[in-house]
Amino acid sequence: MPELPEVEVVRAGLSQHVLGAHISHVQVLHPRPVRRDPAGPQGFADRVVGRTITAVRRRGKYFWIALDERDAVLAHLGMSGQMLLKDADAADERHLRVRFGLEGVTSDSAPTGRLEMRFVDQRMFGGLSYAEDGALLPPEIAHIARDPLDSEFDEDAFVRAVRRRSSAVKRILLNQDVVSGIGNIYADEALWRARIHGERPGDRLSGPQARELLSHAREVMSHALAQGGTSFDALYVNVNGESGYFDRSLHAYGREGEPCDRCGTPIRRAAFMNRSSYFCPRCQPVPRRPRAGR
DNA sequence: ATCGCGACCTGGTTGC
DNA sequence: TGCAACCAGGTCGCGA
Repeated sequence: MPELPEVEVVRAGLSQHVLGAHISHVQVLHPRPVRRDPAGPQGFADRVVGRTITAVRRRGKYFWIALDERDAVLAHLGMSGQMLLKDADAADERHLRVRFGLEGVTSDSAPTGRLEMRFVDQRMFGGLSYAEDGALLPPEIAHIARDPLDSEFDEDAFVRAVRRRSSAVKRILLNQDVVSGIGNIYADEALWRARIHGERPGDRLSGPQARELLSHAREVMSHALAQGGTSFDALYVNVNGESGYFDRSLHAYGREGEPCDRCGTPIRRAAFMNRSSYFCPRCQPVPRRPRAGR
């Protein structure tokens, strides 16, 4: 489940290997990953063929491959997406969805010199689309906030946004318009570290609490980034097909029934937003029911 | 404007 | 053993 650190690993890996590459051919093997592209699979392929990759950039969990420093291929890995660099002779992956033939670059991954960039995605929550004039920032994701690792991230604006909302603080953390890059795993980890229950309304947090929560999110993500992405999920691999390791650093996520690393109380799992939340019932007490009226 | 729910997907696991 | 139900979850569209 790629969140910000994993996506950054992919972005950096691509950036290292494909800058200057000429895209000689594009093959869309399944229509779903290009569903967001109004031009359809053929239209997508036609506009990408013949272009030169000039940069690979990222905002939150989106990244994009700049074409001639003007347009871009916008990408999201969803839950199970991978962007692999492979020798053209390598066997197709079971869930290969889009193939990009690259020329003019060499890599250890392609001893023959015929390199392919492959979008592989089992569950197909991810996708690619052509972003016109999107080289610097695709307009379709201009609404996404910066992430906590971004030097231009506005911390005060984040604190204000949290404290002005009545919805659950975990929901706010997952709202990419407020802060990007945080998914279910890192949200639970940041909340555990900050000793805050995810269902506490944002407007019931103090300024310092909101600020501390943010710094925990930043910490857990930069730790993961340093490790090369979390990915205890075997579906996630970095750009060269290599898995990262980080699972041992998780204190809450996926640890139902195991003792809290701080106090020993069994970690609990609860349904939240149609998914699971993991928390320590002692360190992160459930907020009292918000009273009606008054 | 803001909020919150459900749909979209596949494949591994669980339960009967 | 076989099959159905469930679960993972980021994003978006929609109704409230």
